[in-house]
Amino acid sequence: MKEKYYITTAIAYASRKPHIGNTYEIILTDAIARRKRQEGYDVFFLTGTDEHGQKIEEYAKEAGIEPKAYVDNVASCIRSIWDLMNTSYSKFIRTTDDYHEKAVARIFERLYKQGDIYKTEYEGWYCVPCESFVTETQAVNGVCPDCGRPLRRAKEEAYNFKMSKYADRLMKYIEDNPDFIFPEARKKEMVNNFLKAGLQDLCVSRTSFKWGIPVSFDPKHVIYVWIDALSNYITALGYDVDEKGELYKKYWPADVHIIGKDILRFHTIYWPIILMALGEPLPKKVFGHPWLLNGTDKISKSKGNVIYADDLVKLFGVDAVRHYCLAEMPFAADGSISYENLIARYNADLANNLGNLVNRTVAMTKKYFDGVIPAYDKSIENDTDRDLIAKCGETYTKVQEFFDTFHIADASDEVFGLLRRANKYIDETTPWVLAKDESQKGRLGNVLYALLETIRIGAVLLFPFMPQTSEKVFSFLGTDVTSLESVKNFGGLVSGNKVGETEVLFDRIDPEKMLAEIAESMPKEKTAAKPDDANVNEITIDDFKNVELRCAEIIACEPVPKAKKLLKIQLDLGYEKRQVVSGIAKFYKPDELIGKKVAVVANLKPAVLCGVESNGMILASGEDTVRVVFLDKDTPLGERIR
RNA sequence: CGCGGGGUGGAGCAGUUGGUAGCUCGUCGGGCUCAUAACCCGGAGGUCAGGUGGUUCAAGUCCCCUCCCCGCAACCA
Repeated sequence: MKEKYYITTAIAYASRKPHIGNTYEIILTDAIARRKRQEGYDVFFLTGTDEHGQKIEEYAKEAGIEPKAYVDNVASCIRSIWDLMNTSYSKFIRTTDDYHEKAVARIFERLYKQGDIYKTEYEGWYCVPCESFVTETQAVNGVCPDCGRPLRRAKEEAYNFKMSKYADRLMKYIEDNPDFIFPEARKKEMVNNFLKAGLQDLCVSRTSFKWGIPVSFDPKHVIYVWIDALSNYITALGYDVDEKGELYKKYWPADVHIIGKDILRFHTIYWPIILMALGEPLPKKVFGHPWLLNGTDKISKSKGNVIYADDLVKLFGVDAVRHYCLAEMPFAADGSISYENLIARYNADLANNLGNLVNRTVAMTKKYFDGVIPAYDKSIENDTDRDLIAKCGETYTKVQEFFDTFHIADASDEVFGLLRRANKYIDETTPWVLAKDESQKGRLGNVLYALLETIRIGAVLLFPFMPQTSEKVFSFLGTDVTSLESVKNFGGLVSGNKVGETEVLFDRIDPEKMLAEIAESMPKEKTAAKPDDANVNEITIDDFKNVELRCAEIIACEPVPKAKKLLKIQLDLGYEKRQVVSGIAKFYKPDELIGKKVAVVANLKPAVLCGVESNGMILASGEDTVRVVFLDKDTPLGERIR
């Protein structure tokens, strides 16, 4: 009986087409899943989509369609990219799947009945037309930040989960299972920032939107994302409160959840606690992988630097994209993607090292042995042969170690190191010289056998990374000996068989030519993308007049202690002086601001930030890079800006 | 003093329990011709962020201080 292995990705949020950074996760998980299958595990590999929530509700509204129609669309787009990337998931779950919704509703019900979820009231500022609560700090002037209409005090019912009740047990679990949160540094973040600080109860329902799974006994509430989305890992296996499906009995607990580092908190704190409350075992490991960035920037639509997997596939092919993602990503630090690097890696690893090695070796086999795989004569084996063979064994071992510790890029590197060694072996043994001397036929046979076998070993080890490429290599070699087991020891390739037809595995790319083509095909992104994020409503001139903007001069400025982003700024409005706090410390030094004139929102409700009072707001633009709106130096102090 | 991770030849990274600094790419020179202008060899290039700090026979590797970067958290009004 095979040992089971249950591996999952996070479910992708079905709001937009996923970019290459999102796609990285499924590729990574697929590589691990494929490897585990090679190792003989009975693997269940789950992925899917998270399809509820306010954002999706809004996007659907914008698109003028029902949320379900919207997510059907996006989910199929996501799935088609997963398929395009040749990922071997066992099941694709959607949180709108009927069985999932039912199971989640019952999970909620059960947690409520046993007292882990309790009803509470939330009081705050509420905007009736927008049907939404506004945080205390957003409630500027008692006016809704979205629509500008007056807010009123309101109470909202909500369901909270008693997280604190399980904190000690979770702490103990983390201590008893040092590998649970991975990598190590992430564990410290979770423990120090949340567990040691004391867990807050978590709000697990919403009434502010409808697109979700209703609370069965209180249908004006919708189950919020945590319980809904996280439960996918068990509902996909047929878990339900009263009856656990066969798959569940077989595969749960998960051996590993592969997730982005950004959602580690939900998977290492809330999810285990939910499971504890349900009386179910916890996952064995949660691996928070780093991000794939575009250059040094996070990939995002608003930055206009989005790269999609399918576009890359058109240029480079599926396996080249897989290889890049897997080989380029460091274990813990963020990796980056660029066309330049992708081309460089493609040429170096795939075309020059792997592709050319396969090509030249098979070509020689055809030329010198009529395509028949020669026998390996151990009696004339020399040190050069032994060295290569030793390298094969070493590679096998190291790849295993690297996979066991999730160092996937290192595992990949290891195999390419073997291929490099094989290329060198050709130079060392000079088969074209041996071929000229009939008495060296035996040596030549050994050399070619050793090369073909090394290539086979490499292809087997590369299978989790580049399945299609490996299959091609197997067919070039005319071999069906492709198990991981067959590669443990040198010599699995059967002599006497004929090699197959070959083709160029990876065409060399001319970097300049391709980069020029890419630049050509790029839409002229110089013009800003049309904003699609804001809930921008039309306002009247009177609405605008509610905002009192005035010219002020910065007369003093200093950093706020203990705050990284805040500057404490003294302003002169002409008719009065006042202090504001602004989150621009990262972009401006205090000295360079003094004497500058800025636009200030003068009638903003005071707030306290990091213990410092702020009476107004300086206008600035930008999200990741903030630019203050400076006024002309001749603008009179205190002048109203319209 | 919130918690944590880093700063290593042009780029991206390794450097385990301290013992003459490695890998891939790039670059320069050479070799070979089986092969996809590829492959192989060699050279140049690093005071391992700084403290002309401490421990040691010996420190990139341990300790202390400073500077800078990055995560998480907290305030981007």
